[in-house]
Amino acid sequence: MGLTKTAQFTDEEILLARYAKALGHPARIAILRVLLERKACICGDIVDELPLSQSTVSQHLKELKEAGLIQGDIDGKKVCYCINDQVWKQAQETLSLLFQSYTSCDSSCC
Amino acid sequence: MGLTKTAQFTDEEILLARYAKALGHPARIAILRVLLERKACICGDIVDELPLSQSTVSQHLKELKEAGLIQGDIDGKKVCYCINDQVWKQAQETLSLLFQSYTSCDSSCC
DNA sequence: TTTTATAATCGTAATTTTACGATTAATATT
DNA sequence: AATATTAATCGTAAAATTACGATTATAAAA
Repeated sequence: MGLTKTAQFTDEEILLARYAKALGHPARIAILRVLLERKACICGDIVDELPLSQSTVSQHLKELKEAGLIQGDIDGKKVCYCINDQVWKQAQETLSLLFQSYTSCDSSCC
Repeated sequence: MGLTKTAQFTDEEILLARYAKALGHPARIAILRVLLERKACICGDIVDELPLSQSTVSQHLKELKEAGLIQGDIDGKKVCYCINDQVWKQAQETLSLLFQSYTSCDSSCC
């Protein structure tokens, strides 16, 4: 069916999965790296950094935007992208907590 | 086309995306939570904790296994699942570094 | 005002994902 | 040995994802 049965899970599980899913493609990781390595926003020229067509990059940007991880403000004929400070920190925190909740198996394990 | 042009990205980008993608579904987050909240491995009874059919859960488990985040060892008629210590820590580290590489935009921003 | 440049959207196609019932394989249990 | 239990796999269907060329909308530049 391909449709995630979202109703059955907690809000936190859904949110966490949304952030992770947005990060779940090499192109989007690459896009974020470009946004991260410059300290300021990027106006345009993201496409030039990636081995994908303009429309495909635009689609990936849209997904990152929909997950909230980045924002894009219109600035003349270009669009100014940058990391969304709040959401980025929230994603960091939530994912961090998941990973930190792990403690090694005890001796009775596998 | 639906096929990720994986050749064009760095190994690290691909690895990072693979971990994130594995985390990119509420059911898989829920599965991991079950595995995380018990300190030991879980033999069976994962299906009972989730609002999905046995075959669907099995499929999600397979994806987590393929990403390396969990392991499942056969133990009689049950299968013993747990977090893969090494991979878990690697995923934590890699994702953590991505998030940490962010520094707020300077004043010339958007 | 016409042209150029930028980026979103549309249309399309192939692949992957999500989901489930049914079946299968393997091992306990009776 | 026959039966039950557990979990993977198979088959199938619907929806989502990935990708790109073409088109569109907007704004800057000529």
